[in-house]
Order: sequence, then C-alpha cells, then structure tokens
Amino acid sequence: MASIIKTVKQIFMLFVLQCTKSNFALATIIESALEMCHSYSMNLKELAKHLNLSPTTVSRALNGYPEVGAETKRRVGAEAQRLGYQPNPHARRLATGRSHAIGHVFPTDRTLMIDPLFSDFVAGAAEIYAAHGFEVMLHAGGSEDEISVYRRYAQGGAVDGVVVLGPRVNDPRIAVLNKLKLPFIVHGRLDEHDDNYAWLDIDNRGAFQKATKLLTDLGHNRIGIINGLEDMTFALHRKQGYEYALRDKGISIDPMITSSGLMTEENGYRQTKRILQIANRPTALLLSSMLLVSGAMRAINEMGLHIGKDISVIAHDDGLPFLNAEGLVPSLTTTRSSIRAAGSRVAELLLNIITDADAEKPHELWSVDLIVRGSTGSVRV
Amino acid sequence: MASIIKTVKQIFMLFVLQCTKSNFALATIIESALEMCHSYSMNLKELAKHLNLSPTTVSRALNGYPEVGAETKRRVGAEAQRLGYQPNPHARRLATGRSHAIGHVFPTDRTLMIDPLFSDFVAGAAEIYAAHGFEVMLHAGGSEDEISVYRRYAQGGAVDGVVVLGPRVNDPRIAVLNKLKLPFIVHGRLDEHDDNYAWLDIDNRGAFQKATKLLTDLGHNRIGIINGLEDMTFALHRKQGYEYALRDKGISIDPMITSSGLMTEENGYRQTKRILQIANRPTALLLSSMLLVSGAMRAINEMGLHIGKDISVIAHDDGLPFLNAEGLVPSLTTTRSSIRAAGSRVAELLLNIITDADAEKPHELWSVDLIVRGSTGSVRV
DNA sequence: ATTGCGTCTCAAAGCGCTTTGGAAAAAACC
DNA sequence: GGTTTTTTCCAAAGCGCTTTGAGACGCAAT
Repeated sequence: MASIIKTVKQIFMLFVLQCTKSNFALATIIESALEMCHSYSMNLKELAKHLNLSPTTVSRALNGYPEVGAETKRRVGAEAQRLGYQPNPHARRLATGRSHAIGHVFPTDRTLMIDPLFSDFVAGAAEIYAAHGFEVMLHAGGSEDEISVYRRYAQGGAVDGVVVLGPRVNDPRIAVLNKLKLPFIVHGRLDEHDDNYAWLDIDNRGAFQKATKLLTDLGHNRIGIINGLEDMTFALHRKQGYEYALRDKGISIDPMITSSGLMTEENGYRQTKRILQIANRPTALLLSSMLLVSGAMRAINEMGLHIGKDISVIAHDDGLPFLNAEGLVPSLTTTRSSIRAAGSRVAELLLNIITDADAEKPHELWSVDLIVRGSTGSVRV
Repeated sequence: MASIIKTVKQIFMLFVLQCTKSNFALATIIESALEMCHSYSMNLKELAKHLNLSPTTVSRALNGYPEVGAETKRRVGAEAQRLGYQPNPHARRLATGRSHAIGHVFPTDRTLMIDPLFSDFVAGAAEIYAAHGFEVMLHAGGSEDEISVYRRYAQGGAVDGVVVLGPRVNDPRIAVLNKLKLPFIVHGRLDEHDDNYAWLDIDNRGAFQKATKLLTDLGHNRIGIINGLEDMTFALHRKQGYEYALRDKGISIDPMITSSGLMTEENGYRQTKRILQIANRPTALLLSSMLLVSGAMRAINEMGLHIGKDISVIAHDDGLPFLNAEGLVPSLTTTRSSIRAAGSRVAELLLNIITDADAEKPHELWSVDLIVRGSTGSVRV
C-alpha cells in the first residue's frame, strides 16, 4: 500500500518536473500542488537522474568536493535548492559515521536538571550548534544512569560528543568518557590544574576571593556564605576563595555562618534567617546564586535590617534573564559571568575538538567581574 | 590505518570470545582488557556469527518477533547483554525509517527559551521519552526559523514527532505541521474548541476566573493583573477568565491596572509599582507567574503595604522547584498546575500519537487548583 | 508415501547516503 | 602523434540494520 502511494508520488513528481522544465502554463498551479504533496522527499538518486548525473557526482557537488567542476556544482546546487532536496540525515550518518549531534545528559535526581541555569546554558550552546548544523540531544533521568547513557552514546556513535555539566568532586564521568574516547568538554572543572580533559570554567575561587576581600576591606570580619551543594565543584571552589580571603586577613572561619544546599528561594530565606539569628551575627553575606537572593532579602527585611547598611550582600549572578541584579533596591553587588555565553563558548570548543580530533585539549578559565553596586557598604560601628 | 586498528580489534575480540567460552583462567583478566578496548562495538553480524545464527534471526530475537523460538530468543538476549551489544541507532533508523526522537524547537528571539519554565517542562517530558527509548532533540535559535526546522525534520524523518511550545494567537506552526504530516502535540491551545490538532492545556481561563471570583467574593472590586505577553494564548485565556469574572459581578475593566509583558522579577516590580501608584489603586493583584512574585512583593513592601491585608495577591504557580509559594510570608494563594507533570503527559500523548498513527487526536484540559493561603483576605474598609 | 501445517531459520534485498578505485574525455606535455 | 597529466565523471561497494520471501525440518493428517 505504502509503496503504491510512493510510486504514484514519483510519477506525479516526474510530471511536475516536465512541466516546470517546459515552462508549461500549468506549472505554477502544479508546483503549488506539489507543495501540498506534503512530505514528498526526493532522494539523491532521483535528483541525480533528473540532472542526468550520477549520484556520486551529485553527492560530491553538494558536499563541495574538488573532484567536480564548478559549473556542475552550481547547477546541482541550484536544482537541489529549487526542488528542496535534503539529504536523509540517517543515511548520511550511517555512511559517514558522524552523527552531527551533541549529547547533554542531566540526572534528574539531583538539583541540576531543575536548575533554571540549565536552560540558559543550553540556549547559548544550541545557537552555536544550530549555526554549524549540529543537533542537540538531551537525556534526562529515567532509569538509565548517566554513565550508561554515555556508554550507549559512544557505542553507536549516537552523538559526536557530549558536554558534561555540573561536575562534582571526584566526578566519575570524566574517567569514563576518557576511556570511551568520546569527545567531551566539561563546563566547570574538578581541580585547578586539570589538563587531561577539556574544560571551560569561570574563576569561582577568584570571584569569591575578590568578593570576600571587598567585604573585608570595607571592614567586615563576620561574613556569612550561602553556597550550593558542597559536592559540586563550583561551590567548593567558591568556598575556597572565601576561606582564602578570610585567612589572608587573619579572620577565622565560623561554620555556623556557613551553609550549603539547594539554591532555591526558600533555602535562601531559611539559611539567611538562621545565620542572622546567631548571637554574633555576620555583617555581610555571600550568596552563591541570584536564585537565593529574593529569599535572603525577604529574611533580611523581616528582621528589620537594611541591605547595604546593616548588612552587606554580594551574590553571584549567572545572568539569568528573569533576575536582574541591577534592578533590585538597593541594586546588588555581584560577581557576574554569563552562563549563556559560557554555553556558547563551550559549544564552540567542543566542535573544535570534534573536528580537530587530536588537537590540544582546551582549558579556558574565565575571570569573573565583581560589579560593585548598592548592596555593599562599610561596616557600621 | 583506521581499518587496520579495526581488524586488530576484531581478532582480539575473537580471542576473548574463545577464552570466555572455554572458561579459560585468563578470561577475567582479558575481559577487563576488553573493557579497556574502549569503544569496540560489535555489530549484528558479528554477534550472529558468534551465536551461530543468521543476522536475521538475531535481529528478530532482539526485537521480540514471534518467528523465533523462545529458547533461541533467551540465548540471544543473554549473549547480547553479556557482550554489551547495542544496535547502531543510525542503521536502525535508516532501515526502519523511524528515528525514535522527538523534536523541541525554541525560538531564541522570544522570551520562551530563556524562560525557566522550559527546563522543567522538558525535564518532565524527557523522563518519559527515556523510559520509551526515545531521544529528545532540541533546536534553539540560529538563523533557521522554527518553521523551516519543522520542514527539515519532516523531510528526512529526523524526528518522529514534535511538541509545540508556547502557542501564540494565530500561531502559524499548527497549519504547517498539519500539512507536513509530522505528528505533533501542542502544549497549550489556540482556541477553546480546537480539534484539528492534539493538545494538552491547563484551564487558564477557568483558573483566572476562579481566582478573580475569589477576590470579588472577598469584596475586592479593584483588581489588577500582571500578565504574560499578550500574544501568548495562555496569557490571553487568563485575561479572558479575569474579565469574565469581573463582568459577572458588573465590575468594569480598567486597562490602567492591567499589564502584559515579560515575566521577570524586574517587570513584576515595575508593573506592581506602576499599578499601585494609580490614584484609585487596586486592592488585589493577579500575577501570571511566580517569577513576577518577588518583584511584586518588593514593590508592595516598599510602599509600606501588607500582603493579605492592604492588598491581596494571587499568583499562578507552575511548580518551579526553586520558587515555593507556600514558603513565602505570607504564604501565597495560587492557581497551581505542575508544568513538569504537563511535560510528562504531553510526552505520553505524543508517543501514543506516533505509535497509533491514526488514532483520535487527544485533547486534554487540566483543571487548575486554586490554593487559598495567606496572601488573600477580605477587602479593608 | 504424500500432503498439509507449524515452527524455526536464513539468504538476499533494501534503506539513502558516502567513498573508493577507476575510466573516459580534455588538456598539456614531449 | 603519442604519452602523460589533469579534469570530470561514474559503477559499485559499503555503512549496520530490518524485512521479505522462502527453505528446511518435524509432525499430524490424508
């Protein structure tokens, strides 16, 4: 049945081609009818026949190989365009062994997936992929664990590479991916000087060190921090920066005014409240995400304190479009780095790795701007 | 060169197989060596040879066709498992014409992509896809417009179906997809009684009607609304519900206390401030998203008003995990519907459509709970 | 012994593309 | 003019799977 339909379509197709060739009056009408002939997709062989060329030549012409003459190339290109020919992606993948797709895997049992940072990162990456004719494949949760997904990806060449998100301390994924020889890049990194895998990271340590230093310079010596989950390397690095800056000034670290957990409005509120209720309460607060801010501000307001006066606040701003640090009152001092831009750059680097099989593995460390606004002030005496 | 490596691998592979067959002492060691032989992926033919069966039989056994005996099936399954055989996805797709992938396209020039609702929706959907062995393909921005992406998808069968997100008034996508015969489902819908395409929507109209009614019943007759972009159907429907409920009580609609725009913290703040500064200011406020809430609360606090007393607030809560309406102070009255659950259900429905080619197109309207909490109170006199 | 019917298995033909290894025609050299 | 080189093209062989159509076998019915 299906094949009958197909045959009919082919005949019809040939008819239309004849018409358009001979500038037949009905051509226009029929061409629009062709449009309706919904998803008829001509294949390479047909296109070749229509052009009186072999499939080989047509394929080469379309893929820009040098073995085919310029004029032929042009002719083929124009006709392919006119007839809306699209090579079948699966056939191409099978033949070339390259999938032109990048995999992104998110564990759903963790915070990461539900983290809105994700969508912004992927938005940035996806634009680059799209520009290079790559697709992005997503995998979330399900029964399969992240590592077996990678294994599966590597096996059949389902994707040409993957990006690893939200690296954790001692993250097992890196070793596996290296073993699988699946090109990958990590957004973030495990240790400062890792060089056996590609990564792009922001200088979390430096950022929080700078932020802490700003506060100590303003006279603060009781500084609280509300951080992300402590097995995430970004959170660890931020904490290190914080501790480093404190030690530098001879200020001791008080775990009571430290917190690590989910970056939600609610947690921002709770932890802020907890920390500010401590007898010797901090005069400044570092927040690891803008997502914590409104909760923290709520807690601060409730306690009758004023941001920038009674308590200084610095938050890390990933540039989420729905949370503007500058628009707050008072405007927020932040360490800022666009996660979307990071997504784009990560995509670029990964595509490079994929094309230049054995090029040097890139390591890119982005410094983070400390933008001083109204939420930080010298400590009140 | 590559082919030499491959040959070596195959020989090695055969060696390992022999060892494991004969329970050779070295088997364990070698098996682990095999593990290291990174991404060696055996193919169907090899597996068949190793089993002394034809590729046909093995393929059928693995895909559960009835033509192959139970015992053979078991044997094949066990051996495939043991050797970690995975059919090459591209070959399979080419042969079957089905891609086992679902497409999701996001325009990046609009708000939608950067909307964190997206990640939650996709998280829900992706789990279902994963459970059914489907991949999710994402496309964002780039130069290609959304409709040509669909066209491309339809052509080569790159995906088996797509989900349309954030439908707009007079959305052109639906007509195109219908013409392309590409299975699809819309999250949301254009008009109340649309039945020429599959959709799942929440009862936005009913939700905001209920919410508005709650407020009028509490004596409010000046009710403001801060809505999403007005060409999004969800926003339109919510507005209709709002207007309907007001008309029902004979309350006139004042465009001055109405707003539609991006759902960001900042816009929440601005619009709330604007609306509350109007001479005859509203005593209640409807917010179309939790993302607007903290901005709105900020504006309200700044003006020295108290939520639930001076002004009642109801927000729509999509169940974003980082924004908890119940944890706020006062806890927020909301119209609530989990966008993540919607994602899951949309995925299920789409998979049904794909398998049951010409089954009835599903239309599912989810009623929305109105959860009354502390942010609504009777109007002060 | 022949036929009929299940059950189990296989060889071979695709799916639509790329790519290898020439071959024919055109151009350039001696 | 004959030989080499370059240009331009092609036939055919895969890529790894599914699927069609049919063969081989055992067993009951004729």
